[in-house]
Amino acid sequence: MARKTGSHSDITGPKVREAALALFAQHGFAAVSMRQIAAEVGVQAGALYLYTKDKQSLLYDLMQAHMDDLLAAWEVEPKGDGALAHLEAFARFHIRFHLERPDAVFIAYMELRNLSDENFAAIEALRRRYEGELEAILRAGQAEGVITAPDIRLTTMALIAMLTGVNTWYREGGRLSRDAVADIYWDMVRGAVGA
Amino acid sequence: MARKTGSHSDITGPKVREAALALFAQHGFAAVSMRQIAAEVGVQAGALYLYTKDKQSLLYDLMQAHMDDLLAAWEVEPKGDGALAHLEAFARFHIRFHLERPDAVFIAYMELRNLSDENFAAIEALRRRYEGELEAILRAGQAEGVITAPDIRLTTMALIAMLTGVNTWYREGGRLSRDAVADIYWDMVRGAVGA
DNA sequence: GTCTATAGACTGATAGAC
DNA sequence: GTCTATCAGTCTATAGAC
Repeated sequence: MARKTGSHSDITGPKVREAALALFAQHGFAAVSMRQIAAEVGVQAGALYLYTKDKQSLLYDLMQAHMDDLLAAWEVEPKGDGALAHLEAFARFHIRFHLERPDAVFIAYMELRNLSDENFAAIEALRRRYEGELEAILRAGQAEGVITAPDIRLTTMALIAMLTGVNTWYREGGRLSRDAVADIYWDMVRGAVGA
Repeated sequence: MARKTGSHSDITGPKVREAALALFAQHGFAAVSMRQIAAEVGVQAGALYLYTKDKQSLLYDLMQAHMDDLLAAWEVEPKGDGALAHLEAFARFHIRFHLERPDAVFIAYMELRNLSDENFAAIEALRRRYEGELEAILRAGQAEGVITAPDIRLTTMALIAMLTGVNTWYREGGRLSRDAVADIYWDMVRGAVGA
């Protein structure tokens, strides 16, 4: 398993994605140059093309990895029994997961228009699958009679917007802990669906 | 009041802002060139600088005009009697106002990071003033005992995120009218604050 | 008020040396 | 695997003609 001197592919690859994530989140995809990313990693611009086909693919890979993480994490999240427990699990999971990776979340929401058409469609499909998870919970809750919602699809979108909104104002070390925030948001979610 | 041939300052100025608004919303501030804006208006790139100091000011002017419109429109909005009527008026106003100008809303949320520090501070101050309007309503509602909210500031942010979220999915001519959407969202707002 | 022309700098991506 | 050098194109903003 000896490795050539100067061979850092297993280190540089992740570093490229990390640097791109941070820079895209801060300045926006279009405003960041490949040279900036390279400088952050500590290589020359040309070297980046060993790790990504082009700038567009770099963005797409970041967004896809984020959505995959999200779906995989929700899949293994403990959900409790009954639709109401499911809903609570979803609300707390969503806030926790999103607060843990603000840069990726920011990019996933803000840079959709910088994706090529086919890349956009792929990310959009993953997003819909995630929304579908909440939608299914709400439908189950309605079937069980534990929630009231005149339009499930609309309630789905409203709740996700509300929960994701935490990322726009929450600051680490602020007035409230993540758990305290989640408690209050869960109360609001419950109220919004008449539970 | 005779006007020189070729003098279109009163027409071209607004057209520049309209074109910039549409293009920034579609492609993002950093991805749009002054040449693109000029082409949309029907002039050469150099002529744009008769109407804006630079690209940054163009963005700032659009965002400031949007926030000024928002605050002015809310100021003259009929609000009814009591905190609960106020809250309903705010929810319906917010949805209606934001759905009427999706491009400006999109830019006001997505392009904050492309503002210079002082321009950012100015826009942020206007945004806080708008948030303060809802916050005051919620505090009044709590004082009247008609709503329940463990943390007013947090409820403010949650409700604004939820209401603004309509813009991300609403499509003209879709399944629901604006009024029907507003009805359902008002129900959710009321539930979220325990009214 | 708008044009053309241009400055000076930056862009994404590639080729070839090591 | 990374570097240097470079291509061909883009960018914002300005100067000066009309």
